[in-house]
Amino acid sequence: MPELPEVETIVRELAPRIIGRRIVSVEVLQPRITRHSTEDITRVLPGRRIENVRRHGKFILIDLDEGALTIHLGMTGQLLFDTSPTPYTRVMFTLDDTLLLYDDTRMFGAIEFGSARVAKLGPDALTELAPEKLKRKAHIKAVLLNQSVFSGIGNIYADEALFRAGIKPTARNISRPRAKRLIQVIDEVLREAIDSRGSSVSDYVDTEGRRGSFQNRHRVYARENQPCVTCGTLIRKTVVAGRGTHYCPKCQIR
DNA sequence: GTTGTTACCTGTACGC
DNA sequence: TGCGTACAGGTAACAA
Repeated sequence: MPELPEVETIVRELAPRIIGRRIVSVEVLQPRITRHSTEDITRVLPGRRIENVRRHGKFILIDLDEGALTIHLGMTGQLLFDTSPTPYTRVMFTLDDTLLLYDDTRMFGAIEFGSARVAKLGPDALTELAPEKLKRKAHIKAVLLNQSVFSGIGNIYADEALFRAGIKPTARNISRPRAKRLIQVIDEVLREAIDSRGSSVSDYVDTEGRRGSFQNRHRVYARENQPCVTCGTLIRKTVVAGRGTHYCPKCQIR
């Protein structure tokens, strides 16, 4: 599932291959993917030149000579160059001399003209974050997943960061020192994951079809009933904020 | 405004 | 082998 490190990896690969290119045509095979778009992308995109590619949270922003295109990969979205369409190919972009496919089995992803949804997001999780924003009544895990607090953290990195910070996922109203520590480890985890080209726990691959390797360095995520790397206590799995949540009952306290 | 729950969606794993 | 069911989790919409 693409979170900030996976999206960052994809953006770094996209940039040299699409910046400066012109969009020749767009074919939407699954209209659901463009459900958020106020414009028909098959009509407004052809002829436009790609000027930049960037990321905010889990969103990919493609700046055009006029307007912008926003792509969210959802759970299973993939951007792939010059491959044959599959039954899960939802949108096909023909650039000058390149074919870029958007594949998405579960169709949680979305492609839209403009950046309206990005404007509603909190600051990117790799920027300097304010500890006081974490002081809320909700479970800290839910706060981390709330993209309007700050954007880019999903289920994997929320669990990994809370473990490294020694904070139980169900903690509420965390103190300022603990919030500062949490922000520090979020930065650390995200940067390590980017260095490993992200985590491939389900079907995440980059634009060349390669898998990331950070899943080999997960300390709690998907490690239920395995010994904690720090204390040996068995990692537990529960549900917090409606999501599978992994934690060490000894290392992570309120 | 904040918090919590549910729906969307389909491949995979599992039990029978 | 084949079937039914639970589960995975991104955001949006809704209820409290």
